[in-house]
Amino acid sequence: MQSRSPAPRATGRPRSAAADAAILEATRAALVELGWSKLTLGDVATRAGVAKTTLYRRWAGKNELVVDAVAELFDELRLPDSGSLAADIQGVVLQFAAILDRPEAKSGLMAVIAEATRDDALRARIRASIVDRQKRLVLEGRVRAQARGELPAEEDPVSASRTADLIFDMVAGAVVHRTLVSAEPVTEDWARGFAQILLLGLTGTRPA
Amino acid sequence: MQSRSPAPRATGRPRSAAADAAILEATRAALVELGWSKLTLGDVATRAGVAKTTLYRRWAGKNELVVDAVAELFDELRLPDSGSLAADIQGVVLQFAAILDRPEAKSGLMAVIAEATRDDALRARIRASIVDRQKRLVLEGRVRAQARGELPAEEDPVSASRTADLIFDMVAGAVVHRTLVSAEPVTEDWARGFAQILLLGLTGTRPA
Amino acid sequence: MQSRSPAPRATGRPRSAAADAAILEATRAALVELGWSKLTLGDVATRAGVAKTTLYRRWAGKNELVVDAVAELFDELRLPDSGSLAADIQGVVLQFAAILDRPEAKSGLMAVIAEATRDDALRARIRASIVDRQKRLVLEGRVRAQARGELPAEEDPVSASRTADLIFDMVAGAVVHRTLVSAEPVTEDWARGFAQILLLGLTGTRPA
Amino acid sequence: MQSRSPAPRATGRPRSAAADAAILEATRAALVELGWSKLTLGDVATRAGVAKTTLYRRWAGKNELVVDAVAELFDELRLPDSGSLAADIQGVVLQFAAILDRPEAKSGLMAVIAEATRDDALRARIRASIVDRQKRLVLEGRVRAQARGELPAEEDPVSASRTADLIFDMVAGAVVHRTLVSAEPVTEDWARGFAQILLLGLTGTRPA
DNA sequence: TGTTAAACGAGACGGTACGTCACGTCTTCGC
DNA sequence: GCGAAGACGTGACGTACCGTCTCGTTTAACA
Repeated sequence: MQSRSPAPRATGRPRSAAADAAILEATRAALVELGWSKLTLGDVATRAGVAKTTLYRRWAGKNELVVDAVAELFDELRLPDSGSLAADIQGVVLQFAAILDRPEAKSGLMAVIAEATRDDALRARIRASIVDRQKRLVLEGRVRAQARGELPAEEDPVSASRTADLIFDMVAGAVVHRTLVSAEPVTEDWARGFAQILLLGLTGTRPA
Repeated sequence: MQSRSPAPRATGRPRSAAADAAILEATRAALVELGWSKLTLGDVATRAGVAKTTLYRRWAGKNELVVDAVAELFDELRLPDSGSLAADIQGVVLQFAAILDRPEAKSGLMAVIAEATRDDALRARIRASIVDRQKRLVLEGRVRAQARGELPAEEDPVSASRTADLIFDMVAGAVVHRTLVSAEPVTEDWARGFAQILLLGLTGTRPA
Repeated sequence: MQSRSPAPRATGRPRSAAADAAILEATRAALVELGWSKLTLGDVATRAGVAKTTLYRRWAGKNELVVDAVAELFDELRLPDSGSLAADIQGVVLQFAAILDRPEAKSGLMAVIAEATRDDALRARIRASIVDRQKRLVLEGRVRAQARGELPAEEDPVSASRTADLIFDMVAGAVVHRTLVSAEPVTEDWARGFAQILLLGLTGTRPA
Repeated sequence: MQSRSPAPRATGRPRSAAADAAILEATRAALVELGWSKLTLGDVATRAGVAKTTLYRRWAGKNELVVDAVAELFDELRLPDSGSLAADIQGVVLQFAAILDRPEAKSGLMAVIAEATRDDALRARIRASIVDRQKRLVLEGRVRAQARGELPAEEDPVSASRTADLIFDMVAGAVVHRTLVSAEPVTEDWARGFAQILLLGLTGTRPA
């Protein structure tokens, strides 16, 4: 999760584990209060009760720090077992929207994505820490739907993976766009409508 | 489009019209070379051959300036008349992806969206300058598809508008997510796959 | 302050002369409120109800303007005829101190003198407008004292002039230093003490 | 002499002592080349090989910095032991004039005095750093003259102090006025003439 | 149990950019 | 055709953070 420790130190005082947690927590608090652009590392250090040097020893800069601080937020996403694929999708969409609605996620996530457009290492870090981590939800959902007989078994694994990516982009993209760009709330109705279109688009079958 | 002139000045030397264009162009050039976070207003002013004060006289800050500079990029979007709704959607998706792939759009757009999460005035500016401006494409597309008989006539105008918004979020969201977050290219195949799912989701009819 | 004459002449330039006075008066007012370093020509122009261009047409800059504005203050100095040289000196010292105590004089005079250390034209302007103009007081005083028999007639005109200059430096210097550097008030006692020392130093005679 | 550190810091990196000296030296160099009004703190910092922030950490602004830079110049003043009070006065006057003739003194001293007319803290700083520091010369001179029998012993300490102040104003004032306002050189003749008048004025006795 | 080497807090350092202000010049238009 | 209004290029201001660099001080693992 955090900045690489190049070699597991043999001697000397070990790094404080508590400091890491305090810094990430302070980062989220600062994101809530100040937003990305006014967040300063000096301020985060002060909030965490830690010296600026300690912070720089562990993270390379603001971007890396915020990615780690935000990534933790998405780990609480769970695929609900609601009995039908449509309801499962709707459930995940609502959970995702709820997280995205928290100011520490909003403010930080889009900013690091923006930065990542010019920084390959940062983009890789985002994918590893956030995106790929949550793609599990799409895979789990498919397995479950296939078990229920809502989706046919995949034959070609390549095309299966490609479709999974497409679905992920569609789900995540729509929610992000609705929340951050259109700045409209993701209501139950909206989520149901979205899930219907997606499901019908995938199977040609209108859910019950 | 640009910073409002609160009163159409009657007296004094009028503002240089050329300066506005030069500044916006310089802003885009700086976005290409430096990206959002390293772009400085001083540098933009220098590139535009303009004093920093002139720039500040017209825009309140980096955010406002970049919104205006980026907004112009999206005005070249055109709804292609390809004969079928599926092809029209695919065409718009590809155009949109092509614009988003340009570094001046990538780098700037996401950053101002991130900033807008904490700044209502900025969000309003983005909606007015970019989002609502392009929503026309969805509306045109629907009218044309209805004329072709591909979509039924809408009866309830409220639900029609709601559906249009949903479609807009889905299209824009998926392309943005694919391009910026997943950082994968929007190929013709991808666009065709997306258009198929969307269309099937909307009509229950698989395109020819 | 500015000339709002109810029936202004339509022809000629009735305003030009008034503008000069208004500007100098505004300069003094600004010196009182803001002091030299915070005085701006834009502000003076506004106070005088005049455009900045008008001001620049008549004065080369802040220095020149302030010299003229301050010079007028010293023209009210008069050599009192108090019956004795000692009393005359004391009277002039007190008058001079009273003028120097006014904020528009204090703040402006020393500043232009400071500037003049690097600007020969400015120094010349100060000498012509202020210093040499007031040297008349020393000369008048000497003539009057000689008429009264308090001072012997001068024989060598060169040494006479040299002595006059020395006296002028001593009087003006002591008052300026007392007022501005030591920042102590020039009281009647102080002025009497000073006059006594000076007179005794010049004549070897203690005044009655 | 310099910006007081309110507490002798116990922790953190200590301030560079070399920086202080470099800054003051650079300030004097800049005064020589540019004069007060064109001296900028950014330029001083560059000359001193120091960041602007370092400079601002130690001095509140241009005024305070220049006071300290100039004050050091006057520390080299020494009361010569020439055998007679008249010669001692003449010697100090010449030394003082020599310092005042240096452009870094001229240009800076009068400017800060001008500023001090509107800034009590600055005036206090000037008095502490420059004026009171040099008043020692008057006191030393009197003690020595009394030892020689040239001046009577003082009885009333209050009037003694008042007289010392008056003498200081007269000496410093005359030299400053001669040098900066009249802009005439302080020659040996002038200094002798001045010392004679002063001494005669004080004692009623013409020096040998 | 004492040594020792890294981590720690504090904060000064050289930098860069900020957004503002005043400068002195230049248009433009109205009286 | 002068003068008010005000935009312009220029350049310094003083501030805020950056990321790095000393300092003197813990502190845990090792010897």
